[in-house]
Amino acid sequence: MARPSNTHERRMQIPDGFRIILAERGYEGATIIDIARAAGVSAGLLHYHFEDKRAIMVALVEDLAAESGERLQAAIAVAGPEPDARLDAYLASRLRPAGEPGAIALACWVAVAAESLREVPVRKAYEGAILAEVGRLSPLVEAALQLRGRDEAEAGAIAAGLMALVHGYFLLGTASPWLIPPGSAYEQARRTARALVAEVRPDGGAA
Amino acid sequence: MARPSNTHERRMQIPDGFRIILAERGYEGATIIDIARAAGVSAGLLHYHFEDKRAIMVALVEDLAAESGERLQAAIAVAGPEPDARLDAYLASRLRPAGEPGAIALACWVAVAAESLREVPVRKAYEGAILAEVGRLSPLVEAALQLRGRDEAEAGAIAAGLMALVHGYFLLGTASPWLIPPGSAYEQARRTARALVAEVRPDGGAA
Amino acid sequence: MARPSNTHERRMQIPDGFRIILAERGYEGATIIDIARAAGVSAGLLHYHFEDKRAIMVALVEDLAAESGERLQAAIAVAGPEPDARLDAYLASRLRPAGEPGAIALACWVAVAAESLREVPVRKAYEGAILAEVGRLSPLVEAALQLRGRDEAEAGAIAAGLMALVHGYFLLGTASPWLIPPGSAYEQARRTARALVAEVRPDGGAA
Amino acid sequence: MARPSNTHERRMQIPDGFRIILAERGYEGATIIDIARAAGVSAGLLHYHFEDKRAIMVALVEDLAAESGERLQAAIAVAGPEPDARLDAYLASRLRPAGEPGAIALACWVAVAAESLREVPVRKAYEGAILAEVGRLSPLVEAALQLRGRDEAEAGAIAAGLMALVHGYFLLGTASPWLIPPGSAYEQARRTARALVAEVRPDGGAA
DNA sequence: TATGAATGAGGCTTCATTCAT
DNA sequence: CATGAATGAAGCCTCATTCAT
Repeated sequence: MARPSNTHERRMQIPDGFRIILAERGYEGATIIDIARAAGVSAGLLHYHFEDKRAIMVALVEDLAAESGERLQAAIAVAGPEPDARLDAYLASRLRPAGEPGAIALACWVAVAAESLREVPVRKAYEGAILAEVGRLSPLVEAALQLRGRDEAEAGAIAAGLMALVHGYFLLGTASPWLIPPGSAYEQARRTARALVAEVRPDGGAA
Repeated sequence: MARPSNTHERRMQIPDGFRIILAERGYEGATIIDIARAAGVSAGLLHYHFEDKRAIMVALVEDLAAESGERLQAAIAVAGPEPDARLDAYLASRLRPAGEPGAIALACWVAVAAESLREVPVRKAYEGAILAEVGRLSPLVEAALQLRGRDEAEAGAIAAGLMALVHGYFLLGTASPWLIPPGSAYEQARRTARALVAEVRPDGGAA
Repeated sequence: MARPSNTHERRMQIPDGFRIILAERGYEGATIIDIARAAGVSAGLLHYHFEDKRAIMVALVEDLAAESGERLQAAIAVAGPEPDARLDAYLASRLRPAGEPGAIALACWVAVAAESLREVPVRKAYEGAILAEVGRLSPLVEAALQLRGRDEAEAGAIAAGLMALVHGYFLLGTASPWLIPPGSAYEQARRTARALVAEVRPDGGAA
Repeated sequence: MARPSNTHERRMQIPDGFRIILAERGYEGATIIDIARAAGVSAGLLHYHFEDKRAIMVALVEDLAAESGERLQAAIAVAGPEPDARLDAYLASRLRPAGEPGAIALACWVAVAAESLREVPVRKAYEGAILAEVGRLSPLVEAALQLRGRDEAEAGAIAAGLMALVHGYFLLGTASPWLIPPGSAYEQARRTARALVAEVRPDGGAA
């Protein structure tokens, strides 16, 4: 007689509504009522499924991170075994967002970063996402370095640098779209990645 | 007759208080009372000197941008005429913040970026700051390209890329300090800049 | 499932509380907390049911107008078909307020009038109420004129004049009760109405 | 060496500024800063010359009353000795306001009436003004009654009624200008006054 | 007399969260 | 599971009033 539980669907549905509001109004600007409406549920139900607003944020970060991972897997699979092509695939999966949803996810990351300054649980989730990303990116960088016979010790720093570049493009691209023409971010990031994995001499030349 | 106006000092003092609170609590987390206390004035006086909270934010962005410019000027003056040294000076002035104040300014930039997604006046101020920064950085990049006999047409994209890198480091460094060890951001950014201004062949090698 | 909506009752209850406070403290003097307390609800709930304080004022004007109409209908029904008796009934229903509630409504009308000078939505509501009142009064005046074989063209101006008289008594009676002894307003208004519907010659005599 | 006192001028100047603001924004809507600006002085000076905001209101009521009296004196002087003409002069001096200033004074009276519900000192001043007005109007009514050989005992009630009519026209005319076409108030009031001073029989006819 | 910076109380409103149904 | 009415704690902002100069 009990109605079948749909808790699982709700836990997907609510962060999905949240991300739309978060992208356009920021964390504080996103009211529970707004989120609930975007998710197609009532305000009360939000608190039935989530402890509080912050918990929705955390769930969203996890969703975003998972999506990121999946998108990367897919891109890499398509890219084939070439290390450089795989690196390109990473950058493309980040900097060539697939239309509206991509742009929303991007704005969400910025909001998440800002909120992570204030809320420990959000920071934890954000750090987890970044850690996972570094974990996925580092092997790609290592392979590219290996290809050129370079020491792989630098892979971590290079991976972190590439992520910084990517997130920086998120920031600037979102706040000042005119500064970063569409497509330009990807092209420039690709060139940067190539330059970094090529052996670079202190004088600015390359081997 | 009448108390001598100190309006000008207040307009400096209040954003100065604001930045401390903003850095540690974010825009929404920074209450008027907090800001006033940090600035050493009453809440009412904030609204005597500034239209509203947002206006303080805008004033802060302008202050931060002005400081950035000054710090860069100083760094460049010390660096001398060498193009590469000047580029290094730029990166150092951004990524080697001078202790506490530097870290605060950095967190402020992140908060500003996030807020600029929501508030048009903040976005305008932020865009102004970025534009000014690009204007300062581009000539440095051009000189470095010129030194190597390369086409200067790419200077804009490279400058934007470097700024993205810098702001990305702000973001990640603030949210996940452990990912970016102190000093590492600067070193890696320096290497990246060198790689970008060196002529890079599409195959990832260098001339 | 879900608590049964009592929104409708609240929309009655809140203006009912408001009128008490409005009468004794005026619009600005009536704080949201006061109003809420008088209505027996919380301050937050006021804004759940009404956009803002002004909206409560508007709702109150509508309530007052509706009551006025009903009281007039009742009075006329009792008065019977005689035109003069019906006119008297109108004046009595306005100028012989039924005790406390009547006095409160009267003070509210004064506050409404004053506020309508400043707030457009309040003015609209007030104008609507006045228009309705003129609509109800004019036919009574017409009938009285007809009875005496006079041109009904003047009915509008006479009705407006009677309303001005009534509202003027509201004003003076509220502000200076000693000037208008209880009952005196009605008696005098009745005489005035009689004089106006009787044919009056320019020299001040009557046909 | 002491600068000559201009206290007296200031005490005129400030209520004069106040009336403009009061007419367009109401009592609470009129801020000290607004009033000061309209009067061409500073906020501090306002409190040097007046105890508080209420005191300015009281002074304004007195000014308005004095003006009313003067305007009436002038109108009566012009009207000549005829009782009916003098009554007309009263009504004209009230209901045919001389352009902008007249309209402002009128709106002020409404604001004063509303405020007198809340503030005792304002009520006292308002009552004083009304008392003075009745004192000026009653003799005119008495003379008109005398002219017709009627008992003068009713003069008080008739005068009060005429004042109610006048103030009611203020109210309705200010709030709903379309209800009371320009000039119509005066014409109708004049007819009403004539009808009231003519002997009126209970049955609605006239002697 | 005169200024206008400064204060601080208090108002309106928003909003996360709870809870009766 | 679900709703949405209800609460109450803040938050931003306004403004009369004071006071140093």
